[in-house]
Amino acid sequence: MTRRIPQARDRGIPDATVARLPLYLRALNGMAERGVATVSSEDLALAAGVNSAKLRKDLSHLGSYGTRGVGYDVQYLIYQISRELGLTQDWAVAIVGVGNLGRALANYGGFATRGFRIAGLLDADPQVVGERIAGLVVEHADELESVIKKRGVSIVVIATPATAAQQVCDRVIAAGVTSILNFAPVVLAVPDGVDVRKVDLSIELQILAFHEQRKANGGPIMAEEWPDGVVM
Amino acid sequence: MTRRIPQARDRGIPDATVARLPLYLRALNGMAERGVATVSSEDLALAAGVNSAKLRKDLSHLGSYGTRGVGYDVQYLIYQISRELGLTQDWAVAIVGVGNLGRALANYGGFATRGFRIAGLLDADPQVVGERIAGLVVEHADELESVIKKRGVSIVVIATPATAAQQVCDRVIAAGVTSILNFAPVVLAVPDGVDVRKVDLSIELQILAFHEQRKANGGPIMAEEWPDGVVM
DNA sequence: TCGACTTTGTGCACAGCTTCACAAACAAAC
DNA sequence: GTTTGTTTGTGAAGCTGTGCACAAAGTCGA
Repeated sequence: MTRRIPQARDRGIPDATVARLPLYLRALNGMAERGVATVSSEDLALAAGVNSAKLRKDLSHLGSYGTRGVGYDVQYLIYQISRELGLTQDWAVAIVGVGNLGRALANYGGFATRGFRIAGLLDADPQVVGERIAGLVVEHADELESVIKKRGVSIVVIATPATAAQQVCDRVIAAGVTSILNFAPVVLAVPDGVDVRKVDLSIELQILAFHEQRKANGGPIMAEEWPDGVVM
Repeated sequence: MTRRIPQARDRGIPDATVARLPLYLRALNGMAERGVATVSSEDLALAAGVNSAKLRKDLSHLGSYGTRGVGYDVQYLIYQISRELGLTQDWAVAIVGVGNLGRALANYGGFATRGFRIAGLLDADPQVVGERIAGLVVEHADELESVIKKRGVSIVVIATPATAAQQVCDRVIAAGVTSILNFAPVVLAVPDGVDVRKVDLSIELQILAFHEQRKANGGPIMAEEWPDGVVM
């Protein structure tokens, strides 16, 4: 039982800031590729699509890495943000569920590029097991625990059907994993100390539909409260 | 039927609330399938993974649809949330970019189920054009504007490589689309009035890595500020 | 009809995030 | 060294979202 003691050294970077750091990092990498040496908060904010004051406050949480009158050193800032995000080390990721989405994820180049290494592909379907995808052979879901332990997997991506997600979730947590990226359209129940991030295509579309409807109507129309024929 | 007119034109359901409505809707649909007739805010909140007070406040933005001492009528609430989100109408969606991700999206059942209809699949690669996926024939990206106009597409999903995303974005906006779901890892520049929602796998992983590192270290240790050999 | 019980809807305080505005810090030119 | 111009880092104000706690509003049994 490890009780988390709030560290004095814990600088407590706000969640909202953490969520934006990858954005800055991407913009900075683009600039580095184009040979840009230093960048002002104004320019970087523009590239990342945020307010420049917000950017400066975000970066100030990492430390005082800018130079007044000049801006930020691109390479230096890339290193600092990478270190803060933990990208200077290598993370072993396992993908559970090799359907259409799992395949897409396995083939997604963005993973490998920055500190994330796919260490395992698992599926319960015997027809899929043994298939070679993105250089890996798909293993049977029964191997889940052993794959996690033997290969030091610390992040698991769940891309299974909704019905299997909670069960997979329970198993990976029992195997010691505390970081999960969930693509299945269910709310996963997890104990304290486990981080779950959710990506839900259907929810994103529904949010867009809401705003689209607003734009079209200027708000929901008079709206009969309940359509004819529906029994309450 | 006495109908209380939604107050003052509902001029603002908070964004945070809108983002949660699809969650409630999903939980409610599950309950409806299991034959549940009414549900308390406590139970629904549990199923959706939120605080019950928050749930009640969220629902109160739609109107006063609960019954004190009883709870909410499941069917009625499903209808009200669906209407608010604009899911009682049919939305034509086009997917641009039929790579691994585009295919996964096209085959994703969750789209069709709830008001979203895939009205077009487009790609620039002649090898992919003509292929049949999820019952649709992939069309050439040149047809983008005509597909949007002829089929009344109002939501576009961009699943192209990063390099093509902005160009596609500009074209669909020029064609009148104002709702975009972007999977490409770039910040899209759009004029006011256009809604862009972004799904970024790499960013989600980086956020997980940050927390995972925190759990392992209790915060970044002493941290040499800059590794040896790196030139500033 | 009444009283006991349940559950909603919301006022309120607070916590966190965003944005403005500006002093402090630095570079460059002379 | 001094002045001029630029850009950071941050105090403060305002805004949004959260969660507690409770009165109001309803059900149900006697």
